[in-house]
Amino acid sequence: MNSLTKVIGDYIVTLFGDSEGSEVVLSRKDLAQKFGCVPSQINYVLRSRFSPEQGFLIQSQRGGHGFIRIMQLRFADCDEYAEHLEDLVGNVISEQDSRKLLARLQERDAITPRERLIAEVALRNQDENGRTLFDLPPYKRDTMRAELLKKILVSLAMF
Amino acid sequence: MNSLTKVIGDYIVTLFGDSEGSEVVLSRKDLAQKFGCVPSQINYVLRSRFSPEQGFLIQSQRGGHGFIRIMQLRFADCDEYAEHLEDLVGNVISEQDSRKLLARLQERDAITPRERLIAEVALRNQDENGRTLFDLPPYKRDTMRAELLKKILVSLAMF
DNA sequence: AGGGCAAGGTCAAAATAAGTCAAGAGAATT
DNA sequence: AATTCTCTTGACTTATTTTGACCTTGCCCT
Repeated sequence: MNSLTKVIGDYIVTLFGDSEGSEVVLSRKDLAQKFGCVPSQINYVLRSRFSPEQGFLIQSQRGGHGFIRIMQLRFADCDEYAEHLEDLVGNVISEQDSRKLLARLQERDAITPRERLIAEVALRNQDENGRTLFDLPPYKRDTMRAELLKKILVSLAMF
Repeated sequence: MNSLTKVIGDYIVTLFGDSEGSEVVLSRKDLAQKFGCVPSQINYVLRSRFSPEQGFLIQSQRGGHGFIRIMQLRFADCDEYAEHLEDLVGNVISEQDSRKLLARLQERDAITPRERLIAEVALRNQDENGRTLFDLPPYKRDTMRAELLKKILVSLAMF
């Protein structure tokens, strides 16, 4: 038994295939009509299947000529690599190791210097907040660091 | 289907491209005529797409020889650009606005889609932690979002 | 100088479309 | 059998665009 959510999700994925580009624009109202559901179900589909963490970016506009644009930044068949990255990071990672990992990825041209910079800024920011704002113990910070780093790397999931 | 507002906005952007300069002069009435809309729609286009926030300044004159002049702002160096970005973000920013800002920067090729993706993942991660782990009130999350976003954008501006 | 006409400006209502949230229903896991 | 996760639904909210009626400004002409 396929849930409607899965059906709609699959349908959207086929749209990517058809349109050669890595971007799809759709109307929430029309899609809902097409599948005979309430419009807000579309939001659920997007939330559960097309999140940034899953390598998609969504832009939308309300009002007249409203739209929902979904950009695909990674291909579905990189799960293996993504898993590898998750293993690489693990559940806990020190600040030093995270830096080393990012440096290595950059050297291999898996990420650009700018991308590495954003990642480092985000990690450092989280770390600082954890220390000064919430007074977290080092271990907690190491797990949170691992989570953020994994999310970032997996979302990119490059070859 | 594009909204008229977008069509007119895009048209004005092409005018900048054609005329090499960083300034464009036009007549509200003629433009409205060209696109078959009421003149006040032009004001809406200007307000929504060519605001100072978005890097444009507008001068206009009424009366017999009325005109509208749109000037594109330029930044002298990256410090100035960084400052502009900090102003754009402000001390507090909603999730929606942060996403819109990132989308706009990407559209203008100030950042790549992948860079935008990392930024969104980092912001969402912080938000989720704030909500579920630390139970922060919305306002606090809005300020923390602004801080992280500023750090990211400024770091890129310097690059 | 004063009046007329030719711009452009403002504001708000109507039309349109998307987002949020929470409650309830259904599936899957333990 | 209970719990937990996922999905469905709908009432309410927010945002954007379009349109038009009315206001302001400034040149030009008598």
